Amino acid sequence: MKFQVQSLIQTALTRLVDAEVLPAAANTEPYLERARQRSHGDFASNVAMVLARHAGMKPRELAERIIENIPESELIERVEVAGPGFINVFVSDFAYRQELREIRSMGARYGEVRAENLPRIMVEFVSANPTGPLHVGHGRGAAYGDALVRVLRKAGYEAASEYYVNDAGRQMDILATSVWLRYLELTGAEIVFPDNAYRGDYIYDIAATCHREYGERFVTDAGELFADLPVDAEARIDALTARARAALEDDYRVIFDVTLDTLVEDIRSDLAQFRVEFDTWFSERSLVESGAIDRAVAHLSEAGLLYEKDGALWFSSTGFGDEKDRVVRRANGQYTYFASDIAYCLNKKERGFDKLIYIWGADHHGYVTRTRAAFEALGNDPDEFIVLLVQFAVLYRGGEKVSMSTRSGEFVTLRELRREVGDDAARFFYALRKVEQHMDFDLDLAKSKSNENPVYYVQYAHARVCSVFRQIREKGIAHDAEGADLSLLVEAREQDLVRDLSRFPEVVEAAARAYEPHQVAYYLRELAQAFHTYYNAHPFIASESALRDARLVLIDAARQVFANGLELLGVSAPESM
RNA sequence: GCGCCCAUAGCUCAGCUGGAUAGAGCGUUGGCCUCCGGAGCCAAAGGUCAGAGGUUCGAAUCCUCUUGGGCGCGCCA
Repeated sequence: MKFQVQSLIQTALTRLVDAEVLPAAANTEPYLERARQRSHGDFASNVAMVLARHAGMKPRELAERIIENIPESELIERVEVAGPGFINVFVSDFAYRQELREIRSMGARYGEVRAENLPRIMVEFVSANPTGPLHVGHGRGAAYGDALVRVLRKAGYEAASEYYVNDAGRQMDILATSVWLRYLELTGAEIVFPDNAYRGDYIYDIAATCHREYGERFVTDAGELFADLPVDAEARIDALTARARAALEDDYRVIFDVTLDTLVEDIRSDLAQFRVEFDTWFSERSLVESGAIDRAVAHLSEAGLLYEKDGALWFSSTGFGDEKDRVVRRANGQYTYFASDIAYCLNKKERGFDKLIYIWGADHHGYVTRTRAAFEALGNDPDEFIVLLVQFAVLYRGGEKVSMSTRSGEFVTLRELRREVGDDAARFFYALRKVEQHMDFDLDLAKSKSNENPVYYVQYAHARVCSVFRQIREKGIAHDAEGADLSLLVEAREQDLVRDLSRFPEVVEAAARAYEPHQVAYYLRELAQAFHTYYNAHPFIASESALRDARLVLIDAARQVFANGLELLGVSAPESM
């Protein structure tokens, strides 16, 4: 509805440009917002105040000229100039009735925004190292990223979701070695398990799987394995992984892959149950093995952006605003993690994505500048490289901060959070905060099945409508939705509800543009309030048949919008609770 | 020391390219079912938008500085 009004005002601007009242530059999409107060109409535009200076006119005067040039439309009741030069638009009842019909006919598709020439977007998120289960911080990134992808798609963007699997590098080697050492313990070997190896229970589980599937195949002489190891802990673990490789030869890859597959599958199923699904799981190892890193480095080299110093290969990122240059290949000949990032970036562009969105934990913010520098150095527009940082979530239970230490025994994993508060509550709570805001996650509140919990407030609204329709069916009451006379919806609370319903496409569009799915959550809460208020004030079933038909169309439209909105957040819309 | 994020009601947070009288939930206080689900509704109280300057018709919003909190500054991943 807003978009239609917007285009009417735009037509007026075009006419004024043609009449040379306004400069050609003024012929843009006018800014239009929902009026905050009813007395200001339905929509308000500040376009006259913005353009007044360019036109050499007073704002109110220009506003009058714009209004004169707005085409006749049955959508508009009247248009007024107000205050310092606002253009206030009063939408006709006809327009609102038409919107209700629109919701009914579009169904699950209502809220979709038709848009053209939008960029293809790659949204990469979570991408946690597959070295263990996801924790609640990853959960926030997952809930946010998934909701963002859903919102972008609803708004007409072609958005792809991807999980970058860090399956190459030192940490994975340490992980595979950790599994092997536990496996050796299972086969009776006496070993000293290093402190800086992975010690989680899941390592035992994977080791047991290896033992079950492969028997004694990976057994080696432990005494030889631990002989003459370096004293330094980091050097020792690296020496162990090197010896594991040497001792196991081709079998090293078998253990490595069993470990990797097990952990990735664990993460995948955890996320899928959380209703977070990815289009693709992209392997870092595939970048290494396909030579993509060499290619990316060659790219930068040809551009003259690499140099050697102290035996290492450096990228001169300072030329792109970074505080210092970064190493891409160490003196020992190995590429850094950053080199993979550069290659990955290049790979995404080669797959045809115009815009790259990265969702990272706030602790990674130091990597933004250098990675954007690489993106730009590869010949791209830095504005197409977007990093959205997710701030930390702090859990509270009983008013006390929950320790996030892995050893404390307090729950830290996403799976535990999901089990404790439920997927719907967890997703809604995550969605209720904009990502750059630090988050206090109140477990007691999320768990409470009471009026304190905003999830139920919205879901309850949906369930209530479903319940009304169940009653209709049970009582055999006839309901003619198609023939309903919607002009009977004259109550103030009915009109408030219709107005809120008609905002849904605008909310989707705004949420997508700002990468802020939390706007959907707040909208749904406001809509639920309008619905509950209406529900309490007027009867549906008990009213006479013509009015009943109209009111049932209204609440059924509300049901549809609740369902569509909750879908965007990955929260279920129950028919009963 | 340098850099990024944040600061709005007692608490947790919204506030839409800067816009008209700054909003909501929880909590507090007082009300509402002979009726469709009380996980509901209505109402009241509650604010120097951290502080100080600046930009302009207009600032919670943009800029500068200060204060306070979170995080980051490896040839780690």
